[in-house]
Amino acid sequence: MPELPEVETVRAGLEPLLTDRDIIGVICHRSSLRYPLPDLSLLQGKRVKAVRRRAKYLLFDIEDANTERAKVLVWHLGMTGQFHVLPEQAKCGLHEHVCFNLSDGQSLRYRDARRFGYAGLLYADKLEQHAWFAALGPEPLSDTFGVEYLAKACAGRKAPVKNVIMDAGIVVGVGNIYASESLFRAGIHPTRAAGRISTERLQLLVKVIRQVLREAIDAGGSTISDFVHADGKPGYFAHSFQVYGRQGERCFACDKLIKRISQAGRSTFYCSNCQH
DNA sequence: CTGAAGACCTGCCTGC
DNA sequence: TGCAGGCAGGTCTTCA
Repeated sequence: MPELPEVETVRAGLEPLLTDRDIIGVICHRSSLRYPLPDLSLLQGKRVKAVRRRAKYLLFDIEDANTERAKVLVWHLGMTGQFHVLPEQAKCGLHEHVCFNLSDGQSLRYRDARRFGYAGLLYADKLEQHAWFAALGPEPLSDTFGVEYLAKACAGRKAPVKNVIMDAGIVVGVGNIYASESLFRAGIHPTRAAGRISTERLQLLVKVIRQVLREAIDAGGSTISDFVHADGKPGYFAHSFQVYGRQGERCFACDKLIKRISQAGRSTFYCSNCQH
């Protein structure tokens, strides 16, 4: 389901519903998703202090009055993970794996049909050293992600530029949809070797990646099949796709047909006339 | 080292 | 109608 804009949208939706709420009960319907789940019963009686995001990970800051070492509940939505906030009485839905009952009578439910999602309960002061975070590249919307950085990361690399911008070790949050969309806007062919792109064009690529992600966040994410917000409302960025999912349709810019290829096992969409 | 491919899992759509 | 096959927003592991 989620790339960076979708996770950010989920975070923004959950923040007002969870901040300063106490978790009074945890019901776990299975012991593992992609990986074994941590002992979530440890969260009973604890308070959520903030809902943050790093890359595509949701971070729930947990306050523990009994110890000085704060913990963070880290949650990755995988492909189909969703969080919903419902009245506590609402019955358990299909593929609903975990339920957190809150002090205000609401409950936070995690649903995930494919179970590619995963979670961990980590010490806040050890977060950055954890394997999930240690090798992550910069946030695309931060100042660290600039043309100087990207040019260095791309130098000498023969891998297709699409694979490189999707590599979380280089820059986080650019998934399959926004990779195609960004390369279209930048006029760069997705199979072009990353190391063979001029600095001027990389400058444009940085600009459009930030632009595309920002616009998608402002639109509340993209809705494809099953992405919904905490309140069940859809995102609207899918209406703005220029190439993603449009193979065989006409390019809005030049009227040629949009193509689809497979790169690293993922579909890529592009216009062979507009992108070089 | 790099890059490609397979693995994880279920659901949905297409075409025969 | 039924069923096989392909495909899906992510990331980790394995292999060349």
